[in-house]
Amino acid sequence: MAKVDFSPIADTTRRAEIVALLRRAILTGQLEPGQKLNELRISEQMRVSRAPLREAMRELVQEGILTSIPYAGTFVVDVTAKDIDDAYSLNKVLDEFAIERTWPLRDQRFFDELDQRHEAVKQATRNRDTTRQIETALQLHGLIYEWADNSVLLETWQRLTSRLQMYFALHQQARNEAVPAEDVHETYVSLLKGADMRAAQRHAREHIDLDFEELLSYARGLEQRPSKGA
Amino acid sequence: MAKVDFSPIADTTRRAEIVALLRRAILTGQLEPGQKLNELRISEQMRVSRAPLREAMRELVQEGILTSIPYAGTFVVDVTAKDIDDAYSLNKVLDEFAIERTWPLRDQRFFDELDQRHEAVKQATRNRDTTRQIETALQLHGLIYEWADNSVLLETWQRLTSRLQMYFALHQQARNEAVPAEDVHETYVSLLKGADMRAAQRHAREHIDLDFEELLSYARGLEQRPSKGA
DNA sequence: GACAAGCAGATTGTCGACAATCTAACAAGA
DNA sequence: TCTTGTTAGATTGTCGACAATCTGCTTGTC
Repeated sequence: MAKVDFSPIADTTRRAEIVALLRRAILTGQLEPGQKLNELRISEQMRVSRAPLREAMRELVQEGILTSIPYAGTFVVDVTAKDIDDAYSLNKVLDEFAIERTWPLRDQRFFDELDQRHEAVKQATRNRDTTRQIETALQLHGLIYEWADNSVLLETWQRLTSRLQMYFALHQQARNEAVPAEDVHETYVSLLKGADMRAAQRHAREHIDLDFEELLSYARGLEQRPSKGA
Repeated sequence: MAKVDFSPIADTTRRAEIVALLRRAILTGQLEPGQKLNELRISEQMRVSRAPLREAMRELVQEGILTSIPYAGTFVVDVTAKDIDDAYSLNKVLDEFAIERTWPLRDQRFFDELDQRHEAVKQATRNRDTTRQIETALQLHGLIYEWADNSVLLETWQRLTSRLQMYFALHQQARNEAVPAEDVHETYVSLLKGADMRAAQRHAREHIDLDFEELLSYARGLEQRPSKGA
């Protein structure tokens, strides 16, 4: 018998595809915070009935990127400065934990994957593809979570990530300028390859603070304005 | 005008009630891990159509206590020893963080609420109501999360709690014996009232370890047997 | 002019029926 | 005997229509 590793085939239900479409639209900022999602309109655009659409929306509500008010509608979550602050402060704690757990499990495959994801970020940066850059940067950062061998931790981080990605996308969209050309992840990657775990943890915490300050000031600006409706 | 604090009225949709019913059935162990949920049967029992039931199930899937396989069915999540281990190790980290954040925010209202929840646990213990005891103990523990003023942290903990409650319920059900009559929370409460934050963090960590060891050995026992189907 | 009542219109929540898919049992052939 | 093809039954996924609810406007009254 041939030794082939078959991966599970794709979940091919309309619901799953709708979830993916909506999530992407939200995380890239195509759907703005506070915006209402009209079920009839969306279902007609996607050429599906409202049943699978509504089920998909329920999932995204639970995922924390939509919010629902009975008989009023389902909306993209509003982004407050406090939300960002909360997410980031928790992220610091989780980062430390993830690095601690991943540390003894690092092997050649880990380093290879690390380089690969780092390369993906650099390529997106070269191509000036900001959306993809955010995506790849978060994937690079997510490796320590995937490697930590703790399913609950990973799940928690993925939920956090959704929001962070949304925040970053909004930020990028708002300032509407080219992303930093220099590679800010260089040190992070090399520290993860090194021998000093504390140093890696410290850097993760400080590196995060950098982007964070900028993001926060942006969010504080949003605070003043009313959120945009449908 | 009278100064009354009106709380928001109940979300009166079938879906919300179904979610509550199902969640309770799962967390109290009435629905066993691995068991399949037959949509038609449940919808007939509840006298609702499958639409709101399915939407409710989608929410619980995302909440992490159900799992769904397209065209095959929706099942109560299986409990593995590793899951429990993962949840607990993350819980320790979160506890430390929550205590740190709550610490400077403690006030009279906090202490009152602490006593009140502590009292609820003691009463449930006196009444030999194991289900209620688990519920109240987790609510007592949850106070530091509610007080930490970090919505993302609170949300994360609530997700974790669902599982923990499920694990504890299974455990209680399995050993089918009276719960410890002595009050293990006494020290925890007094430490939270005290002045030594580190001591409170340390105790939270160690107190958790106690129950944990027992729970883990129970879960390891489950590991061997196949999960029960519908 | 201010305000309450009532009436469309639009939107969400729910229902019952149909289509797509899976499972298990059985038959046919190598 | 083992494998493969077929079929019937059950269950999940999806659809279109109806009911319940909300929102904004209009109307009438003071």
